[in-house]
Amino acid sequence: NRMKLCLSSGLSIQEMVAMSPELDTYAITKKVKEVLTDNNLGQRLFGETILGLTQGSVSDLLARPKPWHKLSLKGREPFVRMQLWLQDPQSVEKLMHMKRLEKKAYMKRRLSSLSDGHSVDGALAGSDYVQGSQSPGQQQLKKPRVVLGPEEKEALKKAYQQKPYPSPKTIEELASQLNLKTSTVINWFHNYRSRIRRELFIEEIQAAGGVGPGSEGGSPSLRGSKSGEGDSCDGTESEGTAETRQGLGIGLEDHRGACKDHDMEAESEAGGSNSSPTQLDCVTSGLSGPGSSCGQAGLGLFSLTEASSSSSASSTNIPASGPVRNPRDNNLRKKKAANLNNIIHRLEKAASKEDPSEWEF
DNA sequence: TGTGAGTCAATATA
DNA sequence: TATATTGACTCACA
Repeated sequence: NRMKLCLSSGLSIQEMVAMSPELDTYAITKKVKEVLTDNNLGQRLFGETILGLTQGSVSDLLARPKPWHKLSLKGREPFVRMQLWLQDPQSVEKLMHMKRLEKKAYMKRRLSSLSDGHSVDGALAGSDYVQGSQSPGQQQLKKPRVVLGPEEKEALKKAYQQKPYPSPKTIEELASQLNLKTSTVINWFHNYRSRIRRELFIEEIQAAGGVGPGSEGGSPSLRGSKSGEGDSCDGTESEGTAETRQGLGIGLEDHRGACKDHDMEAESEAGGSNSSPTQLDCVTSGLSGPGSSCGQAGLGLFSLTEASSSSSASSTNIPASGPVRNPRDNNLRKKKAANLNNIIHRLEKAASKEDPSEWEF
């Protein structure tokens, strides 16, 4: 209702986002998915007309919504738009109308292009020029997309397990050993960290409340989504602080600091970094065949994230070794491991600075 | 300068 | 064909 009020008062979307109460992003995306499927409406159309986003972004957003308190103002915008859309009684009708218009326009183009003698698809696809296939008039080249092979990904993941925040030197080495550009390696680490973090949001929610994406037990509670409150990876507090932490079933101590290295937890579980090979050459050596000690050391996080992403509906994380624990127990272990890794990370950072006054603890 | 957040868009997959 | 994945990019921030 407050949304409707804002809308009728002519506020901009940014102002509405700023004024918006806390929204249940999971409930919103769940409902949006439901409405889209029920009415046979595509993500592309929805994204372009309602959210101003591309299909890929919409897919990502619907599949892996971040909890409200983890979102920046900009990140909250699509959710506010979705909420408004859901509140609009004519929302579906309007989108259906758009769909019909698009179809009409497509048919029109197709008809005219057929009479011209070339296909619509070809005409549409011709807007982008990849190297080697550019149009005569436009010399601007488009870089071909880099597609990393499974071996390269494997090696990068192993490197990540050993060092989620590699030094420039390590990046250089990785790049040369894998025959990749350093920027590709840098990008890969950025993306991987970011995407793992997102998976962890979901895991935490599931561990804390047993609800969330994939669970059919009603809308994920905000308490559940707040479970990651202390997990601000940027080290900043979001608006929900003391009061939003109340009722958390998870200890928040040092959680913020743990963020950076929480992904190494599995490594710790697998026996700690000193007991396993951690050198770069181990990561890339022969792209580490199965059974090598490097492969073993790398199993931890890898299996954790793989498992979590492939079966997000299940809240059970199977540790790299040892018996299956209940999610809560596992969660506690994860957090302890994360704290440990945080300490290791800080020590490593400190070690790289000669002047003790620069050490950050 | 490095990082996280958000997004695009090419490509893979269902 | 629709949706999912993912490398690359921009921007803000410290």
